[in-house]
Amino acid sequence: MDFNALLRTCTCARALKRLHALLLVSGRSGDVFLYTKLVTIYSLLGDRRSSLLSFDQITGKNIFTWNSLISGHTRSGRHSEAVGCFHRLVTETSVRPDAFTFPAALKACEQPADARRLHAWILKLGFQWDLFVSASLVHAYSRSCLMADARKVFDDMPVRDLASWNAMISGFCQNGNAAEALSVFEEMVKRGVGVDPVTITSVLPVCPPLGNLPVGLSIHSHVVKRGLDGDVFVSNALVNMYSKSGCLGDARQIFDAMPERDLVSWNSMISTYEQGGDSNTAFEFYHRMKVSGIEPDALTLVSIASAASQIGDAQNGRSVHAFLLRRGLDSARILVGNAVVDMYAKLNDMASARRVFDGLHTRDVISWNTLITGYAQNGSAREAIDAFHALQEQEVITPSQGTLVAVLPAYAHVGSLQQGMRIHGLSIHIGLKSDVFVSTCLIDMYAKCGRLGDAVLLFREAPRRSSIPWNAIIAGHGIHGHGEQAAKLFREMEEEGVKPDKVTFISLLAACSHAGLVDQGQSFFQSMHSKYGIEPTRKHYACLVDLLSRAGDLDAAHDCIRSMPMKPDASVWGALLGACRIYGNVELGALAFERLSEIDPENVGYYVLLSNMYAKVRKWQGVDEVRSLVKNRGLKKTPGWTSMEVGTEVHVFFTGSFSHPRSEEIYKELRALLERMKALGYVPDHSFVLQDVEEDEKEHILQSHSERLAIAFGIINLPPGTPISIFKNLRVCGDCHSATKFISRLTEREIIVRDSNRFHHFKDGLCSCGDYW
DNA sequence: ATAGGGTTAG
Repeated sequence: MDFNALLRTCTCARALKRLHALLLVSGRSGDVFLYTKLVTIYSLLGDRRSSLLSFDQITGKNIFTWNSLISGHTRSGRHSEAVGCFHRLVTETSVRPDAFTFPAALKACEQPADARRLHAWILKLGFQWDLFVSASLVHAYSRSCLMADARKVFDDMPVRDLASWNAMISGFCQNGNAAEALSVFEEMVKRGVGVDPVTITSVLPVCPPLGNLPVGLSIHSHVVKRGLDGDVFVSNALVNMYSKSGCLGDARQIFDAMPERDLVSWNSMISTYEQGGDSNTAFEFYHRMKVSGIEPDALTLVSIASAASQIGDAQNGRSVHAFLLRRGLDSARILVGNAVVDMYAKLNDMASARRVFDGLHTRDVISWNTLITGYAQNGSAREAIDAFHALQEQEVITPSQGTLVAVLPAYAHVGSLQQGMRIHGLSIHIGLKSDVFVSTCLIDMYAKCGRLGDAVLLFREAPRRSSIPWNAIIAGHGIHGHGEQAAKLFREMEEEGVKPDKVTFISLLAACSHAGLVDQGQSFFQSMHSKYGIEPTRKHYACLVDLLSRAGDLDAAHDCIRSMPMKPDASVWGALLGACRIYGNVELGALAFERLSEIDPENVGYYVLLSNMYAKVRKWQGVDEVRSLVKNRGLKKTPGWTSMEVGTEVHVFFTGSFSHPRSEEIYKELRALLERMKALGYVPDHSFVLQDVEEDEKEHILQSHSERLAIAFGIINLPPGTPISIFKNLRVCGDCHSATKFISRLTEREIIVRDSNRFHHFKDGLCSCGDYW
């Protein structure tokens, strides 16, 4: 029987197994020639066990046998096994490696030490003059980031083929040394070595990170000149080069001109559109891809998941998830699981995000960062912090830049200075303190935790070439009411040649608004478009409306809303309603509320504002109506709470609660304070109580507001003269605001209250906001 | 009978 011919026809595992069984009984069991072929075919079919079994059955293994085994391991990604086999071969047998052995073993090298050890064997056995062996060595070194060694081997080669040159280029690329990669390419062209599709696909990806479009264009013309543009790999690389350089049109043109397209071509276009924020076109390409008969892979679905979350398309999102589960792609790659977690988080469905996260077989640092960011961006700072703590218990995973950027805003949000400082320490420890994003989050955290001075110090040390840290420090001055400082920083930013962006103007306008700098704010708003070419968004209009209306010019604010080129959203009407409450403008307030209840009917905050507005002008009927509206619609007032950090502990106080262990003393202190405050002229303002209760009950509610409990706790807990720093989850109550002024005078303490909007520094009976809030 | 270099990524 001609087993050799039969083996050649075996393309499926079952046929091969039958033949293998036949071999066992045919008297040719263990035949070197036939069984070596078995090793190869089993390994090609992915059957590691049978491949190893055949290998063991061979009597008199020769170098062909070993080469088959080593390359089989390598091909299947079992790199350390391949390297191990090589060592067994050279140390435990008398079989001599040949020129085929080294390329296969070198391909499996993952550690720098592996490459060096193999290099030593190559020298010992005299294979350094073999072209294939040296070229593989160049590549092994460059993959291990040992570019000096790679270069040395490369320079010593008497003859170099294209593959060696290509290996040098891709080595430099993978080590992030784009400039070197390019210079190797230029040398190739200069020396007339010639280029092939592999050269092009290796060198093109370095152009976008270098910002060097001209080189990209010249490579493109090279491609056309040499007629390489028919190669799918080359076209794909061109598409990516153009799309990453921001030339979407050119990318599209290349794609459209491609005679045939593969999975990568489609994936590239889909991810390009998705990253460019054009989710609809991404979906369109996804459908065209399926129509053209190409099956999506994990990467496709990563882009599609992200596209679905961008357009808030929960239905498509869920169907992407279902598709992934059906195809069994979720366990294949962490990448996909992370993308699905991210997708649900962006669709504001943290319960599903958590379920997918919990179900992941393995989690990497990105999985955790995605979860933490999801919680933080859905306003669940506590859960974000808990998730971060859970991550820290996983000793195998080291926090990354993304982790710090995810958790710092959560600490900033709850005003946890001590914990934030711990992260500052961690950032230094893991060498990320001069990362732009990390420093910006630290600046933001210090500012929001009341340490504007420290925020400024950090800002002065941070890299300041991009607008990002500037935006944070400007916003920081804004929430502390230092509008003039914010404007000064903006001018400094301009002088340093840093281009402001959309966020810069939001920070700046908010700062002007908090400080009552109406004229400056308006002129910044004007210059935003005329001088910087930035189109104002709804958020910018919201800031402007806030600025005008807070200053008392409610009509101008209303005109501003009417002049908006887009439909005003809740933040715009909310700003107006807030001001109507301050000035008691019932008509305009009712109008704003009407719009708000169309846009965001579930948000109780607006009902509270409306009720307070009626109370302000003593329209008790209005107050009653709002109260029953809240009741009828089944809405619950967001519970108010205030937190205070003492050392590493965080104390949380809820309005009217006795849950704190020192409640008795706290209420006693508050009663004593109230008498002394009244003697100084404090009159409780019951209009801030929304509940429908008797007058004396209203007084009791006011006196047990969470901010007061926290302040009283500070008074009895902290040594006299120490400032008291607290954080309130909602806006500070108006009556508490005036009470705090009295308390600061009576106790001769600085009291710093951060609320959901800004800072209030109380001192000697006055507040830094000048009651302008 | 056995071999080296390539494109997409949160």
